[in-house]
Amino acid sequence: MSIKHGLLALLRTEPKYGYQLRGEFEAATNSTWPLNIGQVYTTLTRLERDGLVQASQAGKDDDGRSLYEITEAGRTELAKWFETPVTRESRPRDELAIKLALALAVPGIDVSAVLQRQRASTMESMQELTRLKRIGRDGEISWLLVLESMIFSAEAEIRWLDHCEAMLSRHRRSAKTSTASKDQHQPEDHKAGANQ
Amino acid sequence: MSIKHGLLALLRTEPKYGYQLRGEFEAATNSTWPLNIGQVYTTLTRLERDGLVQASQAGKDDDGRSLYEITEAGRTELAKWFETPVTRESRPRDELAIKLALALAVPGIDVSAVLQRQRASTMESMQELTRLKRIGRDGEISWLLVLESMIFSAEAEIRWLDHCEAMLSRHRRSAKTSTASKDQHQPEDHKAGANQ
DNA sequence: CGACACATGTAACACGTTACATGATTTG
DNA sequence: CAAATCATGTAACGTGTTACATGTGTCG
Repeated sequence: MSIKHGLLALLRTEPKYGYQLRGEFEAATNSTWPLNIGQVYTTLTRLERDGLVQASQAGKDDDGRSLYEITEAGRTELAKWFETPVTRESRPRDELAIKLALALAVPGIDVSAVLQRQRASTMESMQELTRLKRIGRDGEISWLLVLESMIFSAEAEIRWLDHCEAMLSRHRRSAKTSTASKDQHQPEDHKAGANQ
Repeated sequence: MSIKHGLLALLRTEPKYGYQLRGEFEAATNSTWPLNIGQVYTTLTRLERDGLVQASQAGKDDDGRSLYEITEAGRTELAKWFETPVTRESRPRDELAIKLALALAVPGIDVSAVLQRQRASTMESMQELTRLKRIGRDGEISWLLVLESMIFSAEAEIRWLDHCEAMLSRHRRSAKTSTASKDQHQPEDHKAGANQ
């Protein structure tokens, strides 16, 4: 629902047209999540269907571009969006957490390898993000905050992955004492420590 | 794509039936993202359509329950899932980041109020999560790791929100010098002069 | 018996996403 | 002129999600 409300927010002050909306959305979010132009129009159509926007009563642009404007219902919906916090429940499933949980839950998966590949990938992202921050021109403040949101989240992910690795080692050690090579083939391929 | 691959992972060892899959999925992820039973069947149907699972050749359960088994193509797909890290690009849009970015980008939004409501909400989540961890019975390790994933991420979110609040204060102070009391509607925003 | 959990589905819809069609305008 | 960009759409598909239909078995 991010696109839907994002477009509503951009229409808050004045009627705008498709390409303009995409441009301002990408400017605000630092092009972090590129917005396909086709999607702008499909979303606008659906917003119109739901009575949240309408074709501007002023008609078209001076250059013939189709303007959309927010309706009263749209303003209400937008206000509700800004008033309502984003909760854990309203978030999509965390694919990484699910992947790790299932890697642990079903037997025969090399969890350590999954962890290490993920860690390497996330570290790479982190370096790219900090590089972007370093060379960051100032100006738009939202620019920086979106970037830092990703940095904070990547940092947390690294910490969590390390934590998982530690837990896994402990878990394996304790399992080794109670289950002396019982059943199932646990690929005992533990190689922690060396990274970068 | 989490459900799709999650079910494939659960089918890795042996054929299973619908309710069993939901049960094991929720057991692994600590019921953090409840899985509607209807969704299990729609997902299974689509997985079958794509040739990743098939009705078990052993037929039905002793109790007449329909068993699904993973195919070779399914195993390949599953292996690819575990081998491929979750990247920033493969993640859904972060609704909170977008909300904040747009609250900053469009004029006339009370960003501080948004930040404070979000912070209160996230803190509440954090307390609930730590409470759950405190009373946590041990046993399943995936149980704990999913929970901690959310804790790490909530911590990062709090830190980011505080960071935003600080940035916002600085930003407002510097803006106050360049802009005399003038707000509400205005079409012009791209002020190049106001440094950072 | 009635309520409830188990068990398997189907239909319908919302949203995200991409591919494609169609023009106008600009620019090398 | 050709290519690229701007601009507006439509069609189609994939996934997530819920509501509903249907039947079996169990338990108070």
